[in-house]
Amino acid sequence: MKYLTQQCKLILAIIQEFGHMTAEEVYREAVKAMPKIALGTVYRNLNEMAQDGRIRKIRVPDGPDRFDKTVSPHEHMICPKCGGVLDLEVKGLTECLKEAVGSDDFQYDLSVNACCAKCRAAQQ
Amino acid sequence: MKYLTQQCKLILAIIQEFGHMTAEEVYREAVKAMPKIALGTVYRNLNEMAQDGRIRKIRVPDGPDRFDKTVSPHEHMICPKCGGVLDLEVKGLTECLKEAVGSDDFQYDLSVNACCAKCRAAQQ
DNA sequence: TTCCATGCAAACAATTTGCAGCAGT
DNA sequence: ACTGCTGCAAATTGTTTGCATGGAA
Repeated sequence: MKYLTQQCKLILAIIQEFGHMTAEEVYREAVKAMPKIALGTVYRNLNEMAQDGRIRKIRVPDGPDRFDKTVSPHEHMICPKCGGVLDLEVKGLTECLKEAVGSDDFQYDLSVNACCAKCRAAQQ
Repeated sequence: MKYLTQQCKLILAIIQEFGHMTAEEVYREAVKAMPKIALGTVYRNLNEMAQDGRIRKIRVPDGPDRFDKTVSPHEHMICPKCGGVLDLEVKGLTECLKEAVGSDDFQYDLSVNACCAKCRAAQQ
């Protein structure tokens, strides 16, 4: 990504505004401001940005990948009932990982499958 | 899965022998012993088994899902250079997660992206 | 004998890619 | 002007599914 295009700016702005979006969702939002934008462009930009560390790519079990504005290491909780994605803070995780990997040079992706508070309440 | 079929037994045996296999890899191995087995059957069985907790499904960034014989909670390290998947033990992780989620009822999937020892050595 | 699981092929979803033309520097 | 990025559509990849039939209990 050498040039800062309109599409690039738009996509980044959308990710900043909302969070944990799929490429499809970003695309649907982007079309509102730029009707001729292509889904392929959205994918290309999202992947490029994820590579550059400007955003984060999260894999969700049994669903499309999502993209997150928060770059700093943090975790995600995925609710199997409603499919929602929530941020989660796991204290002491980085230290545990450093010890296990034996190096500081790593990235990680942690997703926890658990019912969110809303669904847990609804279940009763 | 009510019936214990030949295909089911074969697939389970393959997962036990090798580890961290993609559905495609399991299929290629299965065909050797059972030439008429279908890829769809492999997928159906793997997913069924993962659901039942007999094996584990692991999501790998930018690659097909893999299936693992080890059911007990453990983590994976994925080497960005060679694409290899290694088991990893992260001490104290479960405790950290229990605290963060606020419940004992959860599953999780942690994958760490870091160069494996082999690739780290080769890089020098 | 009763269903479930299989094989097969077609459908599907998510994502990537080739290429001609447009846009950013 | 140069070159990279876009839009478009077609291609790929990974996975699921409908249906007739063979196999397990």
